[in-house]
Amino acid sequence: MTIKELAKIAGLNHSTVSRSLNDSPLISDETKQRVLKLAEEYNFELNASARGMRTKKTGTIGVIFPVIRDRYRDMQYLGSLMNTLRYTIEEEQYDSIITMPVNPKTGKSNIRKLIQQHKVDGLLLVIKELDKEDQDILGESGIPFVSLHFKWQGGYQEDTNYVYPDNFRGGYLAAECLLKAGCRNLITLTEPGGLYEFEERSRGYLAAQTERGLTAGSEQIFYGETGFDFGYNFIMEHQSMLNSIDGIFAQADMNAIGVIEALKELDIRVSEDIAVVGYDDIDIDYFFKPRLTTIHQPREQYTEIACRKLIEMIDSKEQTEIIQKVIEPDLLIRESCVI
Amino acid sequence: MTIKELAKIAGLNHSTVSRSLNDSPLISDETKQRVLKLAEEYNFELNASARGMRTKKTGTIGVIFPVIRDRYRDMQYLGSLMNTLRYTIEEEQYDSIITMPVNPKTGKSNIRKLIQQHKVDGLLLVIKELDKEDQDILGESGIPFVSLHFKWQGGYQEDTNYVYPDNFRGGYLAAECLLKAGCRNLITLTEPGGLYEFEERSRGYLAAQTERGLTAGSEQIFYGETGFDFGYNFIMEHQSMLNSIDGIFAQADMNAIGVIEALKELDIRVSEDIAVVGYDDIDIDYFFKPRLTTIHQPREQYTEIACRKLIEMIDSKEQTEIIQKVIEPDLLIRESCVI
DNA sequence: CCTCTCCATGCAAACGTGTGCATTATCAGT
DNA sequence: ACTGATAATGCACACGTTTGCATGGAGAGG
Repeated sequence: MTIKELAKIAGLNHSTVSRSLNDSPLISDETKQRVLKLAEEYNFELNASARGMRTKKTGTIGVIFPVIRDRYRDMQYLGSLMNTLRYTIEEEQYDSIITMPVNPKTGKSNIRKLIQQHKVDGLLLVIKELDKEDQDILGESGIPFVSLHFKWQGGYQEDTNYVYPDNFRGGYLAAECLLKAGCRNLITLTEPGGLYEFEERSRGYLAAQTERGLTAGSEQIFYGETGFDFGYNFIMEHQSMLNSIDGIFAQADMNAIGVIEALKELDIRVSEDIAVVGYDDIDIDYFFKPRLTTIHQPREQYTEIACRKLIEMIDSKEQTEIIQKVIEPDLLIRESCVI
Repeated sequence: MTIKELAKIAGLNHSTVSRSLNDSPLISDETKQRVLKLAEEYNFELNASARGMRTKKTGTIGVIFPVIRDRYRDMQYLGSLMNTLRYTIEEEQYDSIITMPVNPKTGKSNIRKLIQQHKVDGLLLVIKELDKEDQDILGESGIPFVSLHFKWQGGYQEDTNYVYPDNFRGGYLAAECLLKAGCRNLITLTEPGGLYEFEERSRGYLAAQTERGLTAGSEQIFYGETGFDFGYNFIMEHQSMLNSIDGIFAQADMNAIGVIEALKELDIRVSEDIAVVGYDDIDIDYFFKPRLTTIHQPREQYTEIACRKLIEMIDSKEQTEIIQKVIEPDLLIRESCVI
């Protein structure tokens, strides 16, 4: 059923029906109501393709999301982030196409595809980095987009909207918590590869110590994949070190849980002998004991901010105010490190 | 950039360009190559809306997914199911719009919306049940769809394609494993509400016992929300019962993990004193000890089958063979119940 | 009663593709 | 050289909307 058929039923021209459905002020309330009622009755919906061709609007938002690897923090943390995003977008009456930066089979950029095919009205970028090519396409196309969660690495584009958490502050809070709990010999477990997210956490972690007059340096930082295994294996393989430390900042909860499980197996008291602070506040923390003290990633805040901003950009024709926010994370004191 | 502009650059009519891009046999290889090269050079992509209007094809697949509740099995199991689906669809060069059956804000059917607005070429349904209204729309529209994971409840439509796991068999395997491990007094923890999925597991669980001449009945079945808490609390609140049972079939891994954690706290030896078998085989099983013996949901198989089938239906113009499969799950013997 | 406004509706073009049909070019067979 | 077949390309319309403009009708003011 098309708008013309509906118009025939209503005894109106299809343009009048179109305007009615789009709540145009040109149409009298009376006919507007009549059209809406008929549309309801016949279960009529406007064809999205035709609409999109005319209006250049698709009613869908593209979400570029990293590939989620099982067994790492990704599934737990990014999975919940993705759900939050989906629900927020749904609430705003948009559909979402969630995809990864590059199609694994063709090796082609999904960002480019979504933009050039005009499949989406805007993009939410949840990615660590962005090719030069993709940056160019974003810039040239002028499509609205907001970067969230990861620090925006887009280079030259200064008017980009982004919102991400303050990882320095998170690292600082974690170390501070350990210090306040009485720890004096800290180590941290983090991800290698110079990832901004983790480097910042380490910087904050060091800063909290030096600020208090403690010596702190790279010899306290250990690198591995931020999953359960690295945490568990690290403890098992560094048992001789455990006498000389009293606090561990594991820069991902998944990691911290592995650490704690290993400590438990070695009959080392978590919190009393060695305090542990994690990062992320993932749901499954709930299942492990002692309950993990951790840094809560303010995901509700930045997904909310990013979605609303993107939709504002899509809806308003003029340039909107640029938002570039860095959100403070919170310390959640539970059982693995108590002040 | 439109196809006409590209045609002008190529010195051709836009129809020739169109045919070239769609690899029509009408066009000589020479010009075809030339056009493809130009398209590459100018980063040209066909406009999806215009294309969709003409061809009635959108290149995107709709996935109707239940709302994922945190802290229950949903996040773990359905989350990984969703990822598997996304990747399979991506491999086939389709985009996916993942959404829930009903928009929580408007209360309107998303199935209807996606179909009537012609936003998708086909649907993957991962839902327990389907309104009469949605059933009608699926039937009338003739849109290709495949139901997966949940038993198809669509009522009258007998030619529906579906694929779901054999829950009876899963329940049977779980109980059989407990019995083979020497258990004679079993209970099961399951979800209330007469959900087919769980009822079948209970039926299989009972059948495995009666087949071996054991008396088994509803007094062995306990109901609660299949999360960690129900498992944990159930054990804590039924300590007096624990002497008289030696095997527990928890019908969701999340649930089984709660049970095991409680048993550990009560210093009851898992496997030796009370054996535990779960259901799902979720990723986080890996983090808990003793390692959980469980039923593996054959998700890789049925997502693969469902996706390929749906795309076959979308691509072929004629009626395709109907598939209605029930997939056998596997028993994974780990540590919480060993034969 | 006539003209001028204003309000509501109709008309027709346009968006970017795909495709049936017409047209032109090429080539083989006589 | 002419005809006919075949291959390659161009032309024009259609898909279902939205929207600028034209049109018609009602009411107000003179």
